[in-house]
Amino acid sequence: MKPIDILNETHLKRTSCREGILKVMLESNEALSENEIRERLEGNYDRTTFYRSFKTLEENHIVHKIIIDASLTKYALEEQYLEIGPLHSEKETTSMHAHFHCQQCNTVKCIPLKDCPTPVLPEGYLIDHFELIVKGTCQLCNLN
Amino acid sequence: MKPIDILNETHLKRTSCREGILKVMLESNEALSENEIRERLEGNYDRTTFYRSFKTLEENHIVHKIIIDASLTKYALEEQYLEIGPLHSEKETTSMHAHFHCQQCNTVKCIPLKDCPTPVLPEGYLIDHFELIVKGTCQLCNLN
DNA sequence: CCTACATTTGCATCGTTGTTGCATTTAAAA
DNA sequence: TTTTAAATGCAACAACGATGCAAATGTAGG
Repeated sequence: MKPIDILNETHLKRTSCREGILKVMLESNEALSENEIRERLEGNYDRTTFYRSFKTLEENHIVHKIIIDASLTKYALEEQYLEIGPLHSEKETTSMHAHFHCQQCNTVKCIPLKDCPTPVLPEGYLIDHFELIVKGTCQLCNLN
Repeated sequence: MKPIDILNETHLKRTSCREGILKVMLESNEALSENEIRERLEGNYDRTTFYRSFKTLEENHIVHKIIIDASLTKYALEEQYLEIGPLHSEKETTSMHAHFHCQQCNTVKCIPLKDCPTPVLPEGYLIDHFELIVKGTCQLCNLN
């Protein structure tokens, strides 16, 4: 899937900022921070434009924000827009994924979970959804 | 357990700011934001002092920070220092707890989890620990 | 293809959160 | 009580993110 297709599909205007962000994200197989995206982007955009673009993409369920801690926020494409990457090649239809944060190389990846039981909470709590953040060492860092 | 006891036990100086923060947190059965704590606090402290106090309490494993999203950070006492609250009365020795965020009243609570399986990740990932954030409606809001 | 209109962008400005350096004050050990 | 290491308050700074407004741009309709 290409940036333009995604924007058309969601009835968003195809502006160069949005296209650029999506292009960078489609080429990456991990979640990226605002700065990581900006570095790989061709054009130069105002911070405001950048934030507004993310907001729009988020509201239209194209990307989602992953907050690891106060100083580490990353963005990832929604699963349906991912095309490549070894982790997603099996085309499973998992509704649930974890956010894996490698404490060594500081990368964040969405990891599809095969069987993830809904946590059991005490009586009276109504669960809308849950988020799972896993911290540790990624495959690449484990090899070294 | 009293604020002073906690500070003595961890060999921290008993300053009025630390004592105040711990007093407020011991009296609450939910996680509190910086502002919520400041409002309930008697003295008036500089923001810097406040942040440094939290940092010290965190480093000494007395409280932990819970980041729900970019504009909602709360602090909770470590389980061992909690004394009251219906949710903790059973004195289970759970190593794992979820952070429940009520989307209606915006409160955050630590919920002990009875059986929480470690998520299964693809080959090569080494898990240090994981965090579970559950969003939904709390007991109190469900009654209304 | 051109026009009109709604949307998006860039800029200036503001607010919040959190950090750092430094001089002063305070807690606690001697 | 004295000493000293730690904590505090203040000023300044940096990063993140939001808002209002004028200018630029994308797109639908003719």
